[in-house]
Amino acid sequence: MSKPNVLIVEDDRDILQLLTYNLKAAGFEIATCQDGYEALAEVRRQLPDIVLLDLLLPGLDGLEICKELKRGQETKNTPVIMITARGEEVDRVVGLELGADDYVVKPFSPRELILRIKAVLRRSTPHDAESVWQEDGLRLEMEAHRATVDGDEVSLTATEFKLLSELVRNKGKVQTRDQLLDKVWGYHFNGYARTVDTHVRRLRQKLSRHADRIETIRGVGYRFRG
Amino acid sequence: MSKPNVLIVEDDRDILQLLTYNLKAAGFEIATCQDGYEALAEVRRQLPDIVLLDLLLPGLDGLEICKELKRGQETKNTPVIMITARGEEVDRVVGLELGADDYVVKPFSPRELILRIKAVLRRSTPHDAESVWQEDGLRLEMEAHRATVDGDEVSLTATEFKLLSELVRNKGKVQTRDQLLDKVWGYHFNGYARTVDTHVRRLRQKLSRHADRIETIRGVGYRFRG
DNA sequence: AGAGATTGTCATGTTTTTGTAACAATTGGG
DNA sequence: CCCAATTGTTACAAAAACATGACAATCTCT
Repeated sequence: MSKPNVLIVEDDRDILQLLTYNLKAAGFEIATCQDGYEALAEVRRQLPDIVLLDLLLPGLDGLEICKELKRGQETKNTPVIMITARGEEVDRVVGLELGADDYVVKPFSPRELILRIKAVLRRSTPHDAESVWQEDGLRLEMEAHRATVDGDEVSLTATEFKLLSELVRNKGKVQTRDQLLDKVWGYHFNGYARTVDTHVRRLRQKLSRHADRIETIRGVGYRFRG
Repeated sequence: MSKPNVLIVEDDRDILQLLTYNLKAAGFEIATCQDGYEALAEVRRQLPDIVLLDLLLPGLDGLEICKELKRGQETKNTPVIMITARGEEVDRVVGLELGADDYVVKPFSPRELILRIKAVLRRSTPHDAESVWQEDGLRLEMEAHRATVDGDEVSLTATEFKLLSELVRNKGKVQTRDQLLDKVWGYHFNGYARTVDTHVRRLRQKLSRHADRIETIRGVGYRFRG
């Protein structure tokens, strides 16, 4: 990715200007908007690489926008960084119930923000490889978010798809449950490592004939057969 | 790595206690200190696997410690996670000029911290030097966690794989049973040294033609023939 | 609001792994 | 050659790791 497109949604003109200036200097392509409803439309139109979203906005607020984005097929994988003021309910934002990938608290330094943007982009851009992967009757279309087995579509849930992608992407390598949790569920997931097992099981079930391509490496983790 | 050693440098006793409790529960080995100068000495003495560093400290502050650590030959690769309060100059911390690998902002949830620690550890743990080792028909693929003999995969259990890796890594050198127990089973294993024998036997069995490459040095231990 | 889908957790059952013990075989020194 | 120490073999029970099915909570879409 040469110049990542960043959409900034922020109603405070000063902050907006500050951000625009600094992010441009840091090598990002910037688009802005100052209103919640407008924001949704803009994201869908531009499909930016990342969205900076103020929590408090005229029109729809950041939470709603975020939820809405994560709901849409096209925009669900667009990473979002929330901008919150001190004392706002950070917990809910971060909980990932809302799907935000990270957040910063005002007042923040541009530098910190830039680092976070880069980090989020790094994490969420394994989509660099082939957007379509295929092998022996199993096919993954990353962008379409679709999987087919011998031509027949299998409907995977969002989590299942991510998990399978992650396994496939590291085809032939074992990944521990913790690693998978990090990559698929994200940092803010506070749960049980065995959750991975359950999802692997569901995946195998749906993959039918290819079930055994997800190999269990006892005492270590899972590996996609290469 | 069985139990990663974490050194916590934090002057607030409450936070220190909270961290100690939670990290121990998460399976880390914990050491603590509450003063900047002391911290430097402790890191150099213990060479922990990771350091949690409060930004504001009596004595040297976190930034200075971090810089100093990154300067030292022995400590330059020790990952550091900064603990900062909101509103502190986070940018300078993360700027990586200082070498911190990540940071958390108070108040943070122990769970998130643990996940970050694990992520940093994973990133900074060099993947076992050579990730593929091969010699005369015997092949070890570390990342895939796979072993093959003359092209045929032999299924090793997690312990067997670790043991073989350890032997191969120190190819040509004898290792006592105790040494092997430490490295493969971990320090906290309190069992019988003869356990190693059994595993060596199982390994030999599975290695078939290469069985005798694991040599018994009577009265001392085992050695992988080089 | 409500049906259906999704997701994380848990309890249970099954298989694999692992440590140990008992015994056999081997080794090396005297 | 014999003995004692050490190691190899085998078998087994306990523990660990995993698969599976069920369930409740939550989310989604109508």
